[in-house]
Amino acid sequence: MTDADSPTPKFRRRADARPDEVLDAALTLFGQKGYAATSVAEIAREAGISKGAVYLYFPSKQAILEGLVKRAVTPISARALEQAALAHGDLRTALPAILGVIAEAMNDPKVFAVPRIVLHEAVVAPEIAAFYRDAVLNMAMPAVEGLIAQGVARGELRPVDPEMTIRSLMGPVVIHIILSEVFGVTPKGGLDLKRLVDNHLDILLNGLFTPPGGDNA
Amino acid sequence: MTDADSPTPKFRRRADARPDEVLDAALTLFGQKGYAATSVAEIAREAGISKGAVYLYFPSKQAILEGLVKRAVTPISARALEQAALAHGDLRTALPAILGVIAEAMNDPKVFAVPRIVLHEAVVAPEIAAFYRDAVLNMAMPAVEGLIAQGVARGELRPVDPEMTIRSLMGPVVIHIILSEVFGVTPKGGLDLKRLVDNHLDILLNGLFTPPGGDNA
Amino acid sequence: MTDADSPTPKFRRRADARPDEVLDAALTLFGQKGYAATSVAEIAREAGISKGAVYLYFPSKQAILEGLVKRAVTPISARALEQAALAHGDLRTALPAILGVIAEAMNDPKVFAVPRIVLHEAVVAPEIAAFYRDAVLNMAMPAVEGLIAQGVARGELRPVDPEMTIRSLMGPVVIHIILSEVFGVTPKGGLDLKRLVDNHLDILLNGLFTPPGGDNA
Amino acid sequence: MTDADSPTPKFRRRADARPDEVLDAALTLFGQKGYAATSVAEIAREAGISKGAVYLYFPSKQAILEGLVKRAVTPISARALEQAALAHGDLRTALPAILGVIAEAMNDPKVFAVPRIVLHEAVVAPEIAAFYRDAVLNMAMPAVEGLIAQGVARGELRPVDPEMTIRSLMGPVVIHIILSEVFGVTPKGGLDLKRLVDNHLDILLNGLFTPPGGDNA
DNA sequence: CATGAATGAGTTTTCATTCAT
DNA sequence: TATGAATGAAAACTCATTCAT
Repeated sequence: MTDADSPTPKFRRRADARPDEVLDAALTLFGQKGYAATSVAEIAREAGISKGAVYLYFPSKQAILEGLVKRAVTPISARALEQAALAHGDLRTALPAILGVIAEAMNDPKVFAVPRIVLHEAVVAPEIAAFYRDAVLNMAMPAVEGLIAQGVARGELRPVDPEMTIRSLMGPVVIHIILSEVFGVTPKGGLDLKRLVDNHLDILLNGLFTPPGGDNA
Repeated sequence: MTDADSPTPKFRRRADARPDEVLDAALTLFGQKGYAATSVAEIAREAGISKGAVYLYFPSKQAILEGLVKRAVTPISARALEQAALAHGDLRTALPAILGVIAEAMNDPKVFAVPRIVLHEAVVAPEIAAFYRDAVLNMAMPAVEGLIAQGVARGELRPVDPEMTIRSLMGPVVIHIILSEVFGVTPKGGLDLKRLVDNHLDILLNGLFTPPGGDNA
Repeated sequence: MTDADSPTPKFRRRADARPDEVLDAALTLFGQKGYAATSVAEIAREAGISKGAVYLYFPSKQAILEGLVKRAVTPISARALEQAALAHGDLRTALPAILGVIAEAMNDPKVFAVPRIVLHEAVVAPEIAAFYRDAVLNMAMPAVEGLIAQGVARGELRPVDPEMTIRSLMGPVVIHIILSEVFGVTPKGGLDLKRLVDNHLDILLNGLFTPPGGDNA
Repeated sequence: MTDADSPTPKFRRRADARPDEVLDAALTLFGQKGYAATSVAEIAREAGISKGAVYLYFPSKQAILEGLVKRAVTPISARALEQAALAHGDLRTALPAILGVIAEAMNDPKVFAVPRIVLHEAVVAPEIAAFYRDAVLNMAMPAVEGLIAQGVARGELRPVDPEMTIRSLMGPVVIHIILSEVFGVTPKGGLDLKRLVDNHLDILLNGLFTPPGGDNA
């Protein structure tokens, strides 16, 4: 189009929003078809711009993936730190809260899409996995581990190993999502996250086995 | 490579183990670089045969992937069913045994490679995921769920939800492996599966929290 | 070629005639070596573009073949219908005219190439043959058959079978071309189409045999 | 019969018949799918022998094609020459006989298969076409042309051009078969060769047009 | 003689990236 | 800035031919 010198462009060149639109498009498509099976042309089409324009904002297809992870990751680790800082004292209410927040977040496909893509591309692009590890896992996990360690120190928790316990805490939620999203193994009644979290918390609080002596809450 | 110094025989004869050699090569490469990034030519080279020969045994690249999963899957589901049948009565010893066996199995990269690849290709080849679901998950999970349900009925376990509880049981092991294998998040001291399982079992047996009235060790 | 001596422009710009250039190249090569023996790479080279560019205009090699037939076919059936409509009344002049036009057209290798290719690919790509049949034969033949039927009705022609007579009309021209183009059986004196048509018309007008009574024109 | 001294082996090693079986298989498959689309493996399978065995009798795939043509061609040209020699004097009965024989022969798919294949492969293997030309066309056509020339000399035929007239004679039959076999253009009532030949002969004998002075039915 | 496993060149097709406009 | 035509380097797959057995 040669409409270069049009005065008062009714349609602004929203140049600044462009990269985000590209990322939105990529998120959708990578989530649907995977990174390898998504072409740059499709991303461009989905974003409503030309193929060439994509390369104005990202030097390569892989850079889009990195940008995607980067964008998704920043707020997450921030929130995780907040929550950890928030919780002092009562882990009996803090842990359920944390677990609930995480479960609900992961339940949003838009949010789950990023770790899923990272999981997907980790083998082929280890730097993506490394980045995710550094930006998310290594930020959020120590925070929760600290909470657990404090709980142990305070005597609120039994003398468990914090570094392992976080896996006992989070693992069930993660595997529940993976089973459903990746393998289509959904419980009868649907992916009922509350049901999972409630049952899991029940076990964490009261143990799995019936106490020898006998009467639970 | 294990190539003996045979005088370059242009035609080696059917080892009859050929398909398995192709699968071994594919397992290695898929595990290293992912399915999409591995070319049939590379598989052939790794297997020590020509590109064309691969197509003598597998009609397509995807068929190699399927063969891989099939080969890995058959013994696993068989063993899982055995173990479940074996365990009657004392879940206090059966569950730790099952968890230990699974953890140890997953710890072998040769074994973990297949679920990892499946996880990887699930998005792009849902029939692989479906096959794995049908051949492994839907075989093994109900068996363990049955065990849990029996334990509840017998009063050995607290009245938990078996379908959710299996996730509380297995999730920590799975995430521990994923964290390490995929993201390189390994605890100080290495991927110590015994440490994880022991801590997890401790929580399952005794709960996470200090009992209200009580004094634990 | 019409390549100007431009200083090796890596990217020539869309001539907009590109698809036609590809078809021209394909026509030449298919005619020379047949469809199966012509690679897309060769077509691209002949057209002066890259292999990939061919796929910008045609989704597959077969689509090129189809495009070729389509392009050649449209004007032909149109012209045939015109001519049929034109001729009323005097078949003694109309038939020679039609035959002459067809013979001359077929004599142009550019025109004959397409039916030849179709003949060639009919076995392996029946939809090509079907398309040609629907677009050319089923359009043109009924028109001529109608002419013949009218001639019979009007008493201008003897009571012949129009559907068979069109074969007596056209067959000699077609076989003359095939003999020459395909088998290299050319009469002494060259492929003299006028000589063929004149002799054929002579037979049609006067019969092959000497009339019983005796004296011809 | 030279098979005199075979000691009646119940299972003869029909080694001599093998090449013919290969040719039979090839004839079937080439006719069905074309030369290019038929693999040597398929020919071997159809012939009931191994791929390698094919190469015991024919040095290459193309040699099979040549063998096919050679085998089909020899008897044809022989018969044509016989018939031409047979006919002296009365062309009014000889020509219809010849036309009838040829039409009937071509109507047998087994017989038509070879010229069809030749037509098909002529572009890509001109030596096949050349061979067919030399062995069939250049043998049979001059014979018939001679007949025509004699007829003219004798005054039985009008003073036509023999070399062109053979095309007027045969063309309609050939095109009738091609239209039906290749393009699926079959007259209502089926490929009725007698109907075609009768109509064609009627035209040859009596002309197409109503005689000027005359009174036809 | 006969087999069929093995080869590897060659084919079609895709797509990340470039660059003239 | 923005476009999208053009590139060309792979990749999956086929198959005529060879040769150890």
